[in-house]
Amino acid sequence: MEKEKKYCYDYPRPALSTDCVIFGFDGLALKVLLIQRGIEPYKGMWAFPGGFVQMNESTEESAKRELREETALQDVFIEQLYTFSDVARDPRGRVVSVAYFALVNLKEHTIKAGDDAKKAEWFSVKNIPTLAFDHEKIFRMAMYRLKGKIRYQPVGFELLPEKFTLSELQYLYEAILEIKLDKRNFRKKIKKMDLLIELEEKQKNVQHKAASYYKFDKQKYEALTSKGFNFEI
Amino acid sequence: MEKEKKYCYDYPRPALSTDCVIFGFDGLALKVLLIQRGIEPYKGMWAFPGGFVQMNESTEESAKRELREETALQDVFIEQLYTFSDVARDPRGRVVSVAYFALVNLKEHTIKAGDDAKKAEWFSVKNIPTLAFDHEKIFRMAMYRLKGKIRYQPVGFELLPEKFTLSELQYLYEAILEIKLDKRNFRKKIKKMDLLIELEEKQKNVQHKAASYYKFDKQKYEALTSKGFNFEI
DNA sequence: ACAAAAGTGTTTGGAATACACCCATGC
DNA sequence: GCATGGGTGTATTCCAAACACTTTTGT
Repeated sequence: MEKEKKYCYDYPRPALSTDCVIFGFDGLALKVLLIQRGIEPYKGMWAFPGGFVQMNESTEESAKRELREETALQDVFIEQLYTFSDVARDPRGRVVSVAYFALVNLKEHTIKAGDDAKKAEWFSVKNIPTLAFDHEKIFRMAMYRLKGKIRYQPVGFELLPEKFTLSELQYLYEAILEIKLDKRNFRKKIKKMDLLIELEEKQKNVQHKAASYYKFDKQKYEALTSKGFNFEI
Repeated sequence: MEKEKKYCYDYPRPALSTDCVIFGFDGLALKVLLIQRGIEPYKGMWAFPGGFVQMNESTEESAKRELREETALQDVFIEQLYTFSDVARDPRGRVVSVAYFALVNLKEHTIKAGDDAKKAEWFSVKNIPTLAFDHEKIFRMAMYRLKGKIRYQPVGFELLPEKFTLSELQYLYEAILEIKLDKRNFRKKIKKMDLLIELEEKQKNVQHKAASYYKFDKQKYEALTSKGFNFEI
């Protein structure tokens, strides 16, 4: 027997969902979190975590809820990416999706165990499987945005652990921008930003000269965030 | 008797609308098009043109439809701005709005005559009335985006007539960026972009040395648009 | 001693900025 | 002839890019 449809309107309405491109960095590669779909359509294929927007939450709250459900992380960087609304983007019917992208620190936190039906996995951005719906388009746009963003806003820190070496920071930039950077020039520019604090602590048990750890000056960062930045890599 | 509500769903859905921030330039001031609301809520107040998204159109098509209905312009620059989804942004109920911004050439085209109920008017961005809904927020974001955009993409041409003088172009940049620019440096940079074609024609009946008209090299522009730019004012 | 990454300066070219005067035109 | 905006060049400063060797550490 068919379930009763209880929510009725004078005019038809598209369904509204959010999808979340969650970027993480493990020290070597830039990754995104994908969910394997357990049901049709696109059963078995990978997609970004997402879901329908509830009536008592904004789309940003909806995206944060998805993020929490998939990663158990809170207080992460999240930003609206784009709204995808092609009439035929979802075979189930008209679904408009507001995509967000998030930056999380992959080393210090771990994702929730994949619950029964759906499997979650981090994929290197260099090696993404075929994605469900129009998620390839979402992915391309997210990569493009992240590349643009990191050039003039120090969002890299959102992806790194509390303390990190300058080389780790450089690897991150190289992974995002997909280019090789010059070590000396990179350090010069990072130092000029004046957002790093050098720690006493150094690497241990490494087979080479131990690198200093740095942390990131949250105070200065937040002072800048409110105004808008002006720095470039 | 209450009208029958014909469109029913298993779960509640927000209504989905688009709003369009239409920028124009009249040679002196940067303007936006506002509509005076004829009905409650916010009756009599000004707001950006907008409306509900239909089931057979994307949000971009919806925004273009609004634009056509208000300005009778086609083929104008339009870009998605942001999706506004605060739960309480519309007193009538849950309405999520995808905002777009458009750049039109105000001198060569005129807006449609205001039909019966609603009055449309261009307002200088320096002198905007109190706006309905959360449209002040939309406006601030649109201004911010336009300022950022014009620094590295030559979108200024979208706002100018076919032929224009270099001073007109400079006034436009100054109106958008809300700063004064140095004439010689501005011209140097514009020339370096190599997107302008100097015309034979000069100004007439001006009480000073006649300025050359320029037009804008659409071919080169489109070649660049496909790749992404790299120029700054 | 050697392998492996850390750390460090200088030079060069190009772009951004600051700045002032003569020119053509209409009245 | 004068008021008005059009049009032009140079000097300086700053930033970006290119580039190679010494240091420290563990094995």
